[in-house]
Amino acid sequence: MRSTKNTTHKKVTLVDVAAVAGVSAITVSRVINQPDKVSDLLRRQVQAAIDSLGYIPNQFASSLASSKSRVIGVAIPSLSNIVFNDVLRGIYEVAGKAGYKVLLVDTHYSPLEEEKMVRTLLSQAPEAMIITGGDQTRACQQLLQKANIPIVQMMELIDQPLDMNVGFSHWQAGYDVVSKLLEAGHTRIGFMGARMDPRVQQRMLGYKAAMDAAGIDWKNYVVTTPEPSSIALGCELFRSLMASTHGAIDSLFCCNDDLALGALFESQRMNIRVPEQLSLCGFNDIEASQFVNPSLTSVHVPRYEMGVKSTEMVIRALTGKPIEQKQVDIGYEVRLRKSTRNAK
Amino acid sequence: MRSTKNTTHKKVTLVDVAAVAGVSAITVSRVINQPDKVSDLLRRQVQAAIDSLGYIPNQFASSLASSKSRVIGVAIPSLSNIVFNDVLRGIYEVAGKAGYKVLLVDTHYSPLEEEKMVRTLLSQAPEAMIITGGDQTRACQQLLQKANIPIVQMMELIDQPLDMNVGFSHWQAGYDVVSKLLEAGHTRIGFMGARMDPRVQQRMLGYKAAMDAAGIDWKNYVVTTPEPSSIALGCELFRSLMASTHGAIDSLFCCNDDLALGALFESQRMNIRVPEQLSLCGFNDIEASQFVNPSLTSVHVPRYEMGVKSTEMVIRALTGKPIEQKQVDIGYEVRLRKSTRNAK
DNA sequence: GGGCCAAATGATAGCGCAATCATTTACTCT
DNA sequence: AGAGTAAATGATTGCGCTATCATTTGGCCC
Repeated sequence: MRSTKNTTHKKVTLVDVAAVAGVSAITVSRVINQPDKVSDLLRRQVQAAIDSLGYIPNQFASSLASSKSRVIGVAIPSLSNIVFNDVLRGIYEVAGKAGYKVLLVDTHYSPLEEEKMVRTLLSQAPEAMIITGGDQTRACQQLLQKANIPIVQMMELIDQPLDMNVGFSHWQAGYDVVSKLLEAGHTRIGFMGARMDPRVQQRMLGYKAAMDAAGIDWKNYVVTTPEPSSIALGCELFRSLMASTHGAIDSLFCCNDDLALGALFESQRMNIRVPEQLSLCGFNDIEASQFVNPSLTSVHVPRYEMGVKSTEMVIRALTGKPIEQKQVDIGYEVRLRKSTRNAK
Repeated sequence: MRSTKNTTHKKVTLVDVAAVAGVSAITVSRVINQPDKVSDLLRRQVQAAIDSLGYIPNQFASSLASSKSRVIGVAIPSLSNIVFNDVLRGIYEVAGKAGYKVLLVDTHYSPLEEEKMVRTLLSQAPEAMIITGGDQTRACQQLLQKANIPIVQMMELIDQPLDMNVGFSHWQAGYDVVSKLLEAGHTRIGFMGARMDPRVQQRMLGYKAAMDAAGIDWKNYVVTTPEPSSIALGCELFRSLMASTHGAIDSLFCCNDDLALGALFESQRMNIRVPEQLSLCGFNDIEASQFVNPSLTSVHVPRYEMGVKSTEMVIRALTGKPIEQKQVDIGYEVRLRKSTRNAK
């Protein structure tokens, strides 16, 4: 009804284009992949043929012949966790500009699922991989090593990276938060954790280490759950923590901002004043945190930059450019806001 | 250092596996793709060879030979907008279970970029496509039609869908919100819009239609910007709206919850009481909305379900199952909360 | 003007797999 | 027991492209 020619539903191939343009197939291939190797005249001629036929190259044939997939495989533990939005934005941004496609999988925070997903990814022959954290199964790590491609493990600092590593120390961040609270005169510092993935564990270990260093017994101040984090869960956990501690805590460190916001909103309902009666600190510094009342103290993490850096590193590796350092500490920053007071 | 055999970095192919297993290549292929067509004995034998060699099939060769990519192309306008998290979760969930990979692109709310991205996607020979909305360029629509694969346009109801369509009427939702506010006795109803993508436009048109129907002049009550939405922007827009209207509005409909939360937080800072002095309504019903104080009236949208339904539909089409209806209205629900009062 | 080099273009082969059809084997039924 | 059938396995071929090498063309120099 619309286009005049090839309403026949046969796929248009390189050869068809070549025939129309009156050149050989390889010349068409060059027009697409290395345009400057073809004379202006032919290039225009071929381009016209491509346009008129609506030719779209078959990437499978191309990849099979060249063993270049132009794909970067990315594995993240959760699509719902907003934290990964920014990371992904950075990854897509850099990858797109450099002409790479991104194949994304969600591992649901499960190393076993991750292994399965990595298999899937590898069968797409990605030229590089960006994965989250360091808790892959042994088999998964072997698969990755054997793939012999640039790999970045991101989000946290790993002891023995498979290849490259971009992140920051969640342990240190947890330790720092507690140190600030201690400095501000708090002693009965609570901890709320959900999901308890390796990074949350590290934050908690940092909390515990700082408490231990200050000689404070944290045993009754900690509440955790393997459930996925949410504001609703923050409300719940806050209630149960207040019940179990009989309101004895003077401050609370939440493993992320969702929980902290939940705690904040619930404290308002419970008529517990923040920060007068309770200092509150989150983690990740999502946008809402600086706008709620009182604004929420949180640990700011350069997530977008982490995505950008990770992708830049694999692309540098792919293009043979030198990598300054295989492990990059992207840092973080504790942002003190109105939800924490100085208790001294 | 690790694995014993094939430390040589040659790729392991079907033929290698076949040789080790003592069968023909095609049998190995069958073990992978149609296991029940192979006897138990051989299947185990071949599986052992696969495992010992760490064989991973080359999807390019497979796709080229079978012209099946097992890929679903997905185009969304933004990776940062949380709204798409839930949609994507639904898509990945269903696609993954059915053995499809998802190739995701971000069109940055630009039809031109979308066209470019669709070209990229199509060169991956996706078996189906899920795209956002109906404002593709003419060229893009032609490309899609020519691809001759199942397509779902999601997020909104389209007049002339390219193929299938899953969404709801943003116009009607905007109209409904305003109707509820009118019913509650409000008359000076403001509107705040950001980004102004087609769906936001529809919500605004719904707002205007309802105002017109009530005989209320909305000209001075509307503030919009093409900037991307955020809580911070909500604060800003709210300030400028209050300045330009001299606080004359008695209620405010925001095109999404980010803006509404910004307005809410800013109103607290400006000592404007919500809902006593101003009723507030958002859109999308993100998690924070039901937990802020006062809780935020919003339009709840089944985003996850939209992703699920869209993916189910393309998969049904791919597997030749009947499609009940090509256009599915997934609905929405105005959830009245404490940020809106009854003013009668 | 012959020889030489670089740029432009082409011919051929093969990437790794699955579709197709052919062959073998095992088993049932009369 | 022989014919017939289904299940299991194999040989061949080609998917559409690019790597590789070969060939042609057009200058440029001495």
